[in-house]
Amino acid sequence: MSAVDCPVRDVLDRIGDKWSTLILGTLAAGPHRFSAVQRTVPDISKRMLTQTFRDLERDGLVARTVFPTKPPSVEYRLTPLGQTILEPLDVLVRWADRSQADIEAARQAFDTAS
Amino acid sequence: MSAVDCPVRDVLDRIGDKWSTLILGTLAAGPHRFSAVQRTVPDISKRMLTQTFRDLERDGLVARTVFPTKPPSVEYRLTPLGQTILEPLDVLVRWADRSQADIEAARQAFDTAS
DNA sequence: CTGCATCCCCACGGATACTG
DNA sequence: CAGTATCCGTGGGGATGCAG
Repeated sequence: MSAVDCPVRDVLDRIGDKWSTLILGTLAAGPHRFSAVQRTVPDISKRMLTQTFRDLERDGLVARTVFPTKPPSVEYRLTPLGQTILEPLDVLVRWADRSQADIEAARQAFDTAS
Repeated sequence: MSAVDCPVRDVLDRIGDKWSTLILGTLAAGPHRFSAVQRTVPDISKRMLTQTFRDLERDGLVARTVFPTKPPSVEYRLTPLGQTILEPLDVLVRWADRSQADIEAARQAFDTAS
């Protein structure tokens, strides 16, 4: 399809997926270990956490560091590139907060009208 | 789950879905008829176009006007609220464009390293 | 503690055909 | 032209168990 090679599509897919933004938001506060993120985002499964981390790492937004302790621990943190996405994300979040009431009102109007 | 009542989640889901942003982008240039949007976004099916329009309308981002011509024609246009989402969207698009090369490089590095 | 593999279900979305 | 209804395949993602 025509959108396959669109760079915006990649970003939208990542932003829009269920967990990426929550993880990025968590890491925005500083580096976290695997299990720390899992505690902060309680509903995510190990499987999806691993997979989302890998996607974020592959895109260069998150860096992964293994500490050869026993048992091993792994730390994830935002890369410089990852830091830069926080601002566009924040713009979106602020829009959502600002528009929340309007959207809710529109929905109720739409639902009662139908 | 804990994120169900999060207003940001609603927005992210809409932004992240396959067609909404393309439609919003089309309507940003002005009102369009159903088939006009379908021509601009070639890969979308009638089914998904209708459904996405309804979602956008329900959230108050898009307004739908039926002209009782024969055969009937329907026009879609951004609402004032819909206009306001263009800017956050644009911030995201500009980030995507700016970071495209970095992301691509990170992916290639990641893929060859594995 | 971290992460991979397997199984499995169900919602998303495409194709097609039909109505006003 | 615009929208609806039905069918159906694919894959996202949850649960669980095993490995390093």
